[in-house]
Amino acid sequence: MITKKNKSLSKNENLVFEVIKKSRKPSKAYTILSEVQKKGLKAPPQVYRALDKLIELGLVHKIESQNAYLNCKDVSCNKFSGTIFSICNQCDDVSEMKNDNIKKFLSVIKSPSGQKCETYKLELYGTCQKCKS
Amino acid sequence: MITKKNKSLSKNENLVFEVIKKSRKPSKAYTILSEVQKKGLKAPPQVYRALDKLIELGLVHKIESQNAYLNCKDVSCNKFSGTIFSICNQCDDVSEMKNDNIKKFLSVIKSPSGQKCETYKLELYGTCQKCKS
DNA sequence: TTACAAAATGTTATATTATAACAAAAAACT
DNA sequence: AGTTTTTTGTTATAATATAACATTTTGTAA
Repeated sequence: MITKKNKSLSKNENLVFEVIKKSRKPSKAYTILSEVQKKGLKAPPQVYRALDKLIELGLVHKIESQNAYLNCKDVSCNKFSGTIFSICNQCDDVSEMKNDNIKKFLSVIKSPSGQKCETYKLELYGTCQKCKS
Repeated sequence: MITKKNKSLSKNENLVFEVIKKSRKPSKAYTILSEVQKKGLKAPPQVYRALDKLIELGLVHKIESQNAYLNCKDVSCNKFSGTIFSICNQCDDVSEMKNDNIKKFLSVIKSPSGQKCETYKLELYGTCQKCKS
């Protein structure tokens, strides 16, 4: 089985990945940039290139509604995997969920026009425990 | 039952809505702007304000992965409704789906941290019939 | 019908997110 | 060593979105 662990990262990819991993919350591209500037990187394309690669490897997911990037802890995840995120309306906290039932459910779905679902992004919005209390 | 039909739109909201309705594909904000400029509107905020309102009313949904806006034909849809879109990887075609099973399924889901799902956005990616042939 | 409040519009400027295009350096390969 | 591929560096600019404030229009109630 091929996992993302088999690929070793380049210098810039590592720098960007380290920033994302350190944060429990999704990181914004320009926040990442300002972090890695301390390590010598200068410009947006260096960050976005690294992000593209990390996403392709399944090490990082993009949270579309936030334009932000989150570390993925699931080693079996790659760019073809579907993703599920639980997002708090109030504090914007995001956590990735695994749910095999949803996965199974979605993998057999077809759109009315007959399109089969190859992959998916699901964002679930609610209020987290912390914000409720 | 309260539906979005009960609210009448302002002039700018109507202009923006007309542009979105005319298009089978999701419309980009600045494409909308260039259309409504013919009708006298000048600046981005006028478009984004209208979009916000239309989204709130459930007349329009934002396709997050495309930063684009699509007309919703379901009169019962509002800003609290979950949405499901089937998106073609190749031609970026988008169609909205209704699927009560998914809906039911998601409405009872809780994240590991105990967050209940109030609403959701689901994007399903695949290759549409047209692009397959 | 006038006065007040609320909603909608207009306007300028700027913030935020992302990519194009090309040059140079480093690494991998033969 | 020479060649190809990958990675990095760099400048500029495109694309998306909002802040802040002024003005106009509309709704409402005295």
